[in-house]
Amino acid sequence: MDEEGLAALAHSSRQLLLPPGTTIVEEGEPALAFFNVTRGTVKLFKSLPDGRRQITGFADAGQFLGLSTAQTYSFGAETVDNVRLCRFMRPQLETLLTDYPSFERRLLAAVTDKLAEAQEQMLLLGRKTAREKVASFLLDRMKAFHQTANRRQEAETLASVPMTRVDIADYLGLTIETVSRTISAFRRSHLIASAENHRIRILSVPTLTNIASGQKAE
Amino acid sequence: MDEEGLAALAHSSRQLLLPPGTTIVEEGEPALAFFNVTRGTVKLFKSLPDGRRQITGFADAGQFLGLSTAQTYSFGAETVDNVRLCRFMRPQLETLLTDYPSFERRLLAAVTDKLAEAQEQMLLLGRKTAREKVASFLLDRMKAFHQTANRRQEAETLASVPMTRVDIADYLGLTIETVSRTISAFRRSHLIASAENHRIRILSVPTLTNIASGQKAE
DNA sequence: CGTCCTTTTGATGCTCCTCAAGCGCGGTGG
DNA sequence: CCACCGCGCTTGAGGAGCATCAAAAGGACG
Repeated sequence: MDEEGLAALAHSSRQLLLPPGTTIVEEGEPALAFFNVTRGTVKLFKSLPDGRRQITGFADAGQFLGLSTAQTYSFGAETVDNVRLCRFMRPQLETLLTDYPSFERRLLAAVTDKLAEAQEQMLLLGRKTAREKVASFLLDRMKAFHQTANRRQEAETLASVPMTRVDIADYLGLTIETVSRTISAFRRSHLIASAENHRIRILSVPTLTNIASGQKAE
Repeated sequence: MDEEGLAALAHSSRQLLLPPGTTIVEEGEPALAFFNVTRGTVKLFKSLPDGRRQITGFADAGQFLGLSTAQTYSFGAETVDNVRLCRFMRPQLETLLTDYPSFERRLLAAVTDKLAEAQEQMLLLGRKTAREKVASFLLDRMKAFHQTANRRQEAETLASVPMTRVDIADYLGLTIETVSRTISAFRRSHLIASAENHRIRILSVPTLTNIASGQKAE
């Protein structure tokens, strides 16, 4: 993207700093804005009338969220930790798309990637066991940390897990007790170890990878 | 989209007619083409090494499939019934996107819609009971039939279900036995009835809607 | 240092899966 | 023409995995 484009982008956006647990968009409300996360982690979710909730994804720094063709948001979004994000109002976004085709192309690529991610998550939710789900989750968090953090040697096998057990359970389609038990079992088997600051160190990436994909390797 | 655009579109595509059970794209193969379904139904899926399979969606007439930013397809696709589709090779697609911004915009909207659908399906897979899953599925198929078929009065409450029990089970994250039992239970409760030609008539849309969204109304 | 909230651990039960057998229907060949 | 076979669907019995209910332990904060 060219300099001019970036300038226009920055000009039409507004920065927000939000503490943990802040609602960014509410399911069913008019879809007036579009966001880009620049720091922290945001959770996206859908709910049933009786309160059951499914977290459909976590948006880490660099991710977009809030795109919608409908008049209203079909999902809710809330901050997990301290989050900084850029907000684009809808009309400005449309202008940007038209004026900067390269931006539109990048957006199309980003949404396509999100769709592939969603398909992977459907496989997890529909066909994996609790054990496989938690293993997949930890590896995903490790990869996300890779991309976001400065890539120091020691951080290679670290996973950032800023969300609570409730969030993890609602993301994996499990209960908090099952998540807790499974993580404990991994710890007892020395596959992972706790680290400071809501982080988990993965002691055996290959083994966890095998578990995540359903090979029954121990 | 203008006349010229449509002509270019038609020119750069090639029509294919495929019988049921034909592989359209294979998971992991180079992503060389992009498709538009013009008749019939296609299933998209992902698999685990041991053969467990999750169908991530069905593409009915009018839907796109095969978009990928990666070099290879991250999913497989196979025909459910007799399918007619248009194939666009990758380079031609890129040319089209650049030459016809309105086409790119439509594609962005289509992918965004697919993403919203995927999020809805994640809620189903992670948080709904077997009963709720099957009710949701039947209503979705009814809506899909609405959009595709000629809207005669009698077709209002008909659902088109061309796929087998195996496909339904792999779509809902259940086994074929559970799907079969649940459908039988709905039939016994006079919520649905079988119709000719792989169709199901929905006798009480409101009741099924309640079940699908988790209200325990009987 | 006490309170509150999150996490962990334990006991029990239910939903859905697994395994198994029977049914219906269309196609095939004697 | 109809018995036979194969395939998809249905139905049944039993069991496993994860949910539910309950309580204790750990951590963050004033």
